[in-house]
Amino acid sequence: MATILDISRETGLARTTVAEVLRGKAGYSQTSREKVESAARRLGYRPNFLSKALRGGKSMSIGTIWPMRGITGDVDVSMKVMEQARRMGYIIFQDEEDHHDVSLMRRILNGYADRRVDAVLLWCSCEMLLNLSDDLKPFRGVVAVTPDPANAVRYDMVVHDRYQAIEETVEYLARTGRRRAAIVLPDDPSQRSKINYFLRCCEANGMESDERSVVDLRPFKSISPFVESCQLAYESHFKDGIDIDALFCGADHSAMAALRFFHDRQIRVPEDVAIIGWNNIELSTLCRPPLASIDRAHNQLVETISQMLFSRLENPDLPPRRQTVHMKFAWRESAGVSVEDTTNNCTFL
Amino acid sequence: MATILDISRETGLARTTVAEVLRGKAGYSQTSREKVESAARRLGYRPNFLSKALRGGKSMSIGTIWPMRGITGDVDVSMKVMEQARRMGYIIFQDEEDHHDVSLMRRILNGYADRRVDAVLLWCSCEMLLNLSDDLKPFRGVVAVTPDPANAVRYDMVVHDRYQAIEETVEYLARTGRRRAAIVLPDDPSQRSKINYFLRCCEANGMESDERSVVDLRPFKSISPFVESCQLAYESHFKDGIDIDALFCGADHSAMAALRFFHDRQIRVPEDVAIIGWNNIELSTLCRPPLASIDRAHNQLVETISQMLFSRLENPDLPPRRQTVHMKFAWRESAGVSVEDTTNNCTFL
DNA sequence: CTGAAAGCGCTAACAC
DNA sequence: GTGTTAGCGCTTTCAG
Repeated sequence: MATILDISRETGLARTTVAEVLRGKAGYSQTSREKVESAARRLGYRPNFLSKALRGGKSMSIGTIWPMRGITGDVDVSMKVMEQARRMGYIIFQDEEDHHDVSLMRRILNGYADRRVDAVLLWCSCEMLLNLSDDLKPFRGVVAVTPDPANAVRYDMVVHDRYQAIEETVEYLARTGRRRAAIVLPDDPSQRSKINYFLRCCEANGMESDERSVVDLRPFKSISPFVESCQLAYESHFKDGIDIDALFCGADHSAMAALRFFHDRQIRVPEDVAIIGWNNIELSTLCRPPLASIDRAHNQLVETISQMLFSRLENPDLPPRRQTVHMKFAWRESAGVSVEDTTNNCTFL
Repeated sequence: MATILDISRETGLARTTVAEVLRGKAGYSQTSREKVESAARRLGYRPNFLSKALRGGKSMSIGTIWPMRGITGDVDVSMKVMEQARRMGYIIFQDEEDHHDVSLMRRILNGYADRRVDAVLLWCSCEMLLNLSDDLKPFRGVVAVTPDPANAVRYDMVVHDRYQAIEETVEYLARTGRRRAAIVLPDDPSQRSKINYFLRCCEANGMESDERSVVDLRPFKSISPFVESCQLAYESHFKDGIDIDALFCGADHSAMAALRFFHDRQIRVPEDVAIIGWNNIELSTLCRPPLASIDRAHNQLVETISQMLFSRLENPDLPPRRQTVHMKFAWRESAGVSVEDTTNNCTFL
């Protein structure tokens, strides 16, 4: 590949001249400018990012740690940020982690540091973020997307809030006459705050809740694929009968498994049981009945992340910022009567 | 960040000694070795990949152009290759393209070349590959995954074959008494060979086929989200009645839209119409009835790609290789009687 | 506009 | 084992 030196030899101009013309510096004659540019084109000159970065400049690359394979559809967010990055001349290293394994997160971040990426974008809990603070030092910019807010964190943060959506959903269920709802999730520490919030909302809205209000996917998740583990969990949880009138599922996949489970047992949805999923995947419109869900507000999330990331890269000295993006209840028939039909008592729209 | 020079100063050993000890070269005393290692740990030394690569070594990075957001689920393949790469010390630049836009592909590849990636992995048609031959020159390794085989290509190639699966499926349909099948796809050039192959298989198996055997998604795809465009296409294509007994959909999403469409019109699946999707996504087991599909053999694809990619990186002088991975018909109830029940005449298992 | 020189971090060759 | 030297491609500075 051609270098600046090659162009310098080709044109007879000084190396410095060539370099500065190429970088668009003013003060050189039009003829030199043309000579340089035509030679660059002819030789197929492309600047070497490695040497620029080695000199202390930017590497024009960004590292991400992002859930790509999950059933949440968050891969769309990552890809849209990537497109944006490409437009700005950056290029993206992508990695994925279950954000529970600190040492693996650390290894990935070190790999990014070794390649001198300019910034990292990562999806992880605040707790994890604090554990990683040493490993995050090398980066000019750090943008973290987290499910929960936390004050101790000094990075740019986007809180992807789910609590408001839980509140909206439970209020809707109470308002439409449901008395007893259950939530479907693996009952592990990372989901516990979500579950607790759901239970508190139920209480606050005068609905029943007890230990049977959680359908725990954990025992089955390890032994089988996700939708199958849902079916096993429902069979086990409801083996003595269906004692609920609403089921709030932590994913559209588990909600679809629930639709199937209830259909096979002649339980009517939404008349007997309301079903609400999570993530609002495209297929939820095709369910019978169409599946209500929680929308992740991906467009807004992309917007917020991009704006934070690229402003940080332009100006590394900005103080840490924080913004919140709220997920939203997305009504469809599986939840019961439509939101519009309940407007007389509507508090959340 | 600490450099070799820092360690050299810290230990009083020569720069070369430090560098070679760190790279594990034999012939140095145990005491020097320990001094170097403890200093490296103490100072948090991490080698700078930029300077290594600048010297002509490997950058230990790989660029990919891969469909991440598609409904095929191919993101899983990319992520598994990425995990494998991480295990070998490589790190992955990820980008995505609709592989129709040559100039964009070119821009992405140039970006990779500017960062001196060691190899690229790309999903694209052979035709595109030939157009890109100049831009692929800078790379030590090129692994291309393509839907069609082509002889002119001199890169490592994995052909992700779909024709065998089409053959299996049409044979199965004929054997189970279907006389008239249609295929659902956008009828654009990139899909034309698939459609033609399907039509030829129908003929070869004594099934009817004509211009109405293609449900063209194209006119609707541009104006609405995918599943909605399917519904519009079905409404338009079948407005004068259902004249088929089998529907082969190019995606599980369009197949689910078909299930819904026929259900709403009291057409029974599979008794009146057999439905078969494509991609074998996890949710297909939850359909009513469970959706038959084409499995993309992702595990085998990952295996093949990884093996090719990493053997190429180890040995850039290997001759170009080619392997084929076949997609496979995955029977479920929506297709009709089970494959086992047709074994008396079974030619393809 | 030119030309020289230094440096980013690391590797490789060679004389001691 | 050590120390020196040169070079990967680019940027920056500074004297002409």
